[in-house]
Amino acid sequence: FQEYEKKWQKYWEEKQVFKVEIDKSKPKFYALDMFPYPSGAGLHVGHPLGYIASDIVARYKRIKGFNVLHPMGFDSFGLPAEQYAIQTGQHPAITTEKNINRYKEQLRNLGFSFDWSREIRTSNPDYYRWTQWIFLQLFKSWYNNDTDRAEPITELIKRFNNEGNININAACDEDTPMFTAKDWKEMSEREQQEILAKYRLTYLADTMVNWCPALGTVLANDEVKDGVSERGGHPVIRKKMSQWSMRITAYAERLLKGLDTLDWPEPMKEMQRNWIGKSMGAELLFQVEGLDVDIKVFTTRVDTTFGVTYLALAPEHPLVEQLATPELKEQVNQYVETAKNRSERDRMSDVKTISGQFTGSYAINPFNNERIPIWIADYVLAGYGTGAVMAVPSSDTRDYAFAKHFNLPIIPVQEGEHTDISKEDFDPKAGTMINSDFLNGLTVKEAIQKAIEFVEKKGIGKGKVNYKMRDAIFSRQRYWGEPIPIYYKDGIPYAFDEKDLPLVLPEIDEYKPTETGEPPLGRAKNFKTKDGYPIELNTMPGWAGSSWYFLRYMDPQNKERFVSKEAESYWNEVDLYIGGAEHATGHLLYSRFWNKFLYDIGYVSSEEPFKKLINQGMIQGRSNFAYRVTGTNKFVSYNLRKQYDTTPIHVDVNMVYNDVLDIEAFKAWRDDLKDAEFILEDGKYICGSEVEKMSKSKFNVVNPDDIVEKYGADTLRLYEMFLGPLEQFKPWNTNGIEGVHKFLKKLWKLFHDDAGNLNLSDAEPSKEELKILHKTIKKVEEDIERYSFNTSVSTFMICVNELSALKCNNRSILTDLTIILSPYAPYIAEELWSLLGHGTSIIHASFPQWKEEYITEDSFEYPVSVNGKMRAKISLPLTLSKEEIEKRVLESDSVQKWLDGKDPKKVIVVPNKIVNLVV
RNA sequence: GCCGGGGUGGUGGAAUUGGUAGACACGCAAGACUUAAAAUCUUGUGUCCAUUAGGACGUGCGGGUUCAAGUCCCGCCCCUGGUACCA
Repeated sequence: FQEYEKKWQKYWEEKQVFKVEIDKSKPKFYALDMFPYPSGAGLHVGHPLGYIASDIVARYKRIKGFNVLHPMGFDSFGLPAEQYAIQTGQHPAITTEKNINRYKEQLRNLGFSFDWSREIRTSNPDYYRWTQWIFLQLFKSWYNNDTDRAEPITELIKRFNNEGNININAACDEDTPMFTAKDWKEMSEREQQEILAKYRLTYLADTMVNWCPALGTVLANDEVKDGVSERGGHPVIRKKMSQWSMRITAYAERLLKGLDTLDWPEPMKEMQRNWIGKSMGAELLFQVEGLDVDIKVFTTRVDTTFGVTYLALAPEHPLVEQLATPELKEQVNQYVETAKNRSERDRMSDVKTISGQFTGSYAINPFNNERIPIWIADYVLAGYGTGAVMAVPSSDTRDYAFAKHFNLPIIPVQEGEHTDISKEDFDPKAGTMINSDFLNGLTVKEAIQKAIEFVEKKGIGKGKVNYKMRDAIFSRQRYWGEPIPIYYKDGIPYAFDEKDLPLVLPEIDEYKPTETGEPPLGRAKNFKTKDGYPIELNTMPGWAGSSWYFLRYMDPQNKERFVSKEAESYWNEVDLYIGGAEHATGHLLYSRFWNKFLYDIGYVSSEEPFKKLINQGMIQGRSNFAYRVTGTNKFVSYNLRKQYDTTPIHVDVNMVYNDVLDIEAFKAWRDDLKDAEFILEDGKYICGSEVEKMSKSKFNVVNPDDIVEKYGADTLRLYEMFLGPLEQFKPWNTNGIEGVHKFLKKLWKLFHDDAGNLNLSDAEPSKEELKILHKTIKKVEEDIERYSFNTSVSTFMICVNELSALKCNNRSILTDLTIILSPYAPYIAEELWSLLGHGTSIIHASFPQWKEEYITEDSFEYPVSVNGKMRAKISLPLTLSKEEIEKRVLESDSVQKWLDGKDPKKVIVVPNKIVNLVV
């Protein structure tokens, strides 16, 4: 394999074998992998898993006559390169280039059929010019809820001029004021731009952001996990900053609905649904006693309004100050301060402590005019709903706990299942209403309906849909990202002219933020437009470039458009997308958003970008341990370790084979182990093992290059598929690799003599050989079509075992076999194919059709069970009717023996499957 | 807590529609070839009883439906992924 892998790599490259062009005579297939971020560590055996699967599908589809787009590229803007640059002063572009080259070399060694002529890099100006272009389109668009799509902002301005915004139903900021055409015309330029910002799909606004001091940048919600940054695990605090945002919330409903049309794993769809977090409810106004203000609350349980015993406001709520009565002002201020200073993380990790503060003010329950106290409580979140809740302790566990803690009244409004507040499983979502005047006796569902009608009729609120999802923060205070094509005139942001793109990332001498706290781009000299206006210093987040790259692959060199109409309409959407599940609420959601937007403005023809998605599972590391007897330099073998007091130490997995330690290598590993002594079992040192994440520090990283060197790329590819279902998380374990390696050798030997010369028979293939071949074709085809790669490899092994038992070396069998093999083990398949005397390296022959006539026999062996127990096997012709089968089975001696002279009460015959007798 | 996914030999896993559970591979054991080893080949390998023939048990636990359950239903246990004071 060392020899012919090299040979074919060279051949494929020289002949550009996998280069693909639009070909309308063939159906298209777009097989895409999530492109990697080129990190300094290179690929480990886990990375190629998904690429192998998509490559198998790509090759299979080619053989089936599809024109296959199977590209690869690099998500080359990112944090690690920048952090490395800050430390070393080396330009991130240099590190990135170096890493990409290493990645490409490793990918090349694995024999993927990527069309490298379509390679893209997000950090390349020819690419990010179009990322900037899309940004500008978003800036120049607003979302019209009436037509349910994005429209040009120029249309909106026209309407403002004609009628103001009174009849406009748009996705816009909550605090957008109403104005007439006259008002609009009288506004200053600045005022108009501020209004437009409330409508634009990307806009500059003061927003509460997740600020990560250690990284010196803001993070999107999906980049924060448990109050710390996903990358690096640094603490994150909430801070108000002027930031660019993407109005993804405008698309919330469509992003949710679109999920139903997708062939994605259910958990993945569920994660996006949860993230979007749609809830239906109502907004309700509570008048404050003695003040001319209303408190707006959002509730999903408007039916329980008769049970409201207090209102609770988030500490950040704007009305807090106004509501605090003079006597309580000090306590209120103190409470608000403490709550604000508590980091998000504390607030989350400490959900059991109940805290709150009475404001001294009261509100009026609009349903029954009862007077209810207004509290401030940190269990109410400023960022969700209206930042205020109506508390119904009898129907909500949190309100209940709060009311108990502060001795507030509790009014039951439901009876039935789970409504008993003294019980542990208290969580009333069912039952009938009580103590609720006109709602009494209704079910929860009916009561909600009626209560909303009541609220709307009385004008004290309205039914409302609420989403958990927030707009996406789009500014990053970093160097190594796409510059935002915006300049400022009198502090007002304006879009770049599209003709001036790309706005190229300027050179700077250091990559840190400036002393004055400006983003790194603040260091750039003359970072101004040609008219001398200052340019935005923030850059785009990591997900910008990856949100549309699948479109650029269709037409990567186009200078006029991000993708030509022709290429876009031919390749359309991604037919198969393979990648990790960790992108559920990040990349996959943003890509769907941008694609829908581009669809709205007429640049792409499918609303959803990824028709079919598969999440490959992570390949974990399998760490090995040696057991040092505490205080000595003696190591005791795994099964004897209990007899000693030991400390396990990580052992480099490359020194361990089938859990047996290579003692010499171990001694040579580190200086302090030179004189190590060993307590062996059966003459061997057995290591312990544990499954952990693959990482350098755990000495469990397996480099694909090593495997390729020892066994070849074909073996590695087959083995990764053989390891188990693609979607599953599984530890890497080299133990079984010999099995697939042996299979390839066996196949090779089938058609070669001992001297290594091709040894083929040109005789007509026997019926038996054909049967094996076509059985394999049928099964392998079915398996690939349902993406079950592990079972299809097994099918292959059975095929070779059977052919080998027949000593089959038939040329025509080999030809067909090679075609089936090529998706899995491309090198060996191409080598065999060329040995057969076929000149080309792509196997153009179509996947041979399996034939029914080869797979059937003239008889079938029926398993026969009596009272559910298998008792006999009877061979019968296939052509028999149900009745005849029944008759022949009953007559047979072996069945008579089990029936013991009795007649069966019931006979069940399933043709081609089974016969069951009930006595 | 809530929402997903899962639990099958010594191990990774197979069983596609309710129809012979354990395919395929690893490991292990025995044998052939060899002076020997490696490689290769052959045979065996769920557990228990039995010399054999054969039998009993067996897919996390307890029930149920069915002629027939790894698969369907009810109630638990455990592992795992996501998510969370989301009103």
